[in-house]
Amino acid sequence: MRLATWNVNSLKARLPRVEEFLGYADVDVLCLQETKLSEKSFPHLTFRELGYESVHHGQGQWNGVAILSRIGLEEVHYGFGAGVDDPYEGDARLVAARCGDVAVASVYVPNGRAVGTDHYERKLAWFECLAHWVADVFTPEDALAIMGDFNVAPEDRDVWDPAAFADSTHVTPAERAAVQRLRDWGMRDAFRVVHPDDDRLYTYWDYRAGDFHQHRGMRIDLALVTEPVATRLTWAVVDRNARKGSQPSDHAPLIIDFSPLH
DNA sequence: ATGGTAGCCCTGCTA
Repeated sequence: MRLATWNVNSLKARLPRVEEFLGYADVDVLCLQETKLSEKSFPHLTFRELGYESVHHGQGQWNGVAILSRIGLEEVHYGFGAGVDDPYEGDARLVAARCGDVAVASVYVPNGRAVGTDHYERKLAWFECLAHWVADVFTPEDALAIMGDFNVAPEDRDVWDPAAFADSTHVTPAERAAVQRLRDWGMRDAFRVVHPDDDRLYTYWDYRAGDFHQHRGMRIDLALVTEPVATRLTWAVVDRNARKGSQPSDHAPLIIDFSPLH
């Protein structure tokens, strides 16, 4: 079983690169973030022709999350659902579905902009909603993968230079605690399960100032998996080649493999 | 050098 997640920074701009990726990566499920598409303009038929069903939670100009699957797509959740006081109400940042015998969520955590701003406080509140939603819908015994752009680097070794991020978002104790809370509930960082000691393997590089070529990146795209998946993990890799070439996203795909659950 | 790029859709905002 192969799952992947990729913040594409506009699916309209990135569709050729996504089609290319589906052609070589051989993924069963692909989570996308930042589609920046309305519901009606999502290219379901293009993906169908490539063998993938798709669900999309979009709003148009910003955000937008999707799941592509060639192993089934059922029990779809769009957002946190009714009765939740979503601090980013109106933003399309969560879609989930059951793909075969694994539950998959595609998440785009708010950026937070700057520490101390209202956006930052609402980012932390959004994480609280996510933790509640996960605990309401699933149990740690379920086979579950929450994949996406978490906009948090879990440890200092997950950024190119911790000193460059002093007083910045993505690395604060509160943001890291929000990710840790999901771990405490029963999830593991799949990349770290496979690569406990490997540093400088990032998923995001700013477009500006030649950051990619200088390898000034951050590991902020994560696959958090419950124990039934974690114990079966065989591989995890960042597809850095997808960050190269013509019109790349500023994020690279993260791919994980695990042996069948049954 | 104290900026830089890319995408939204047109103008400044978002990341």
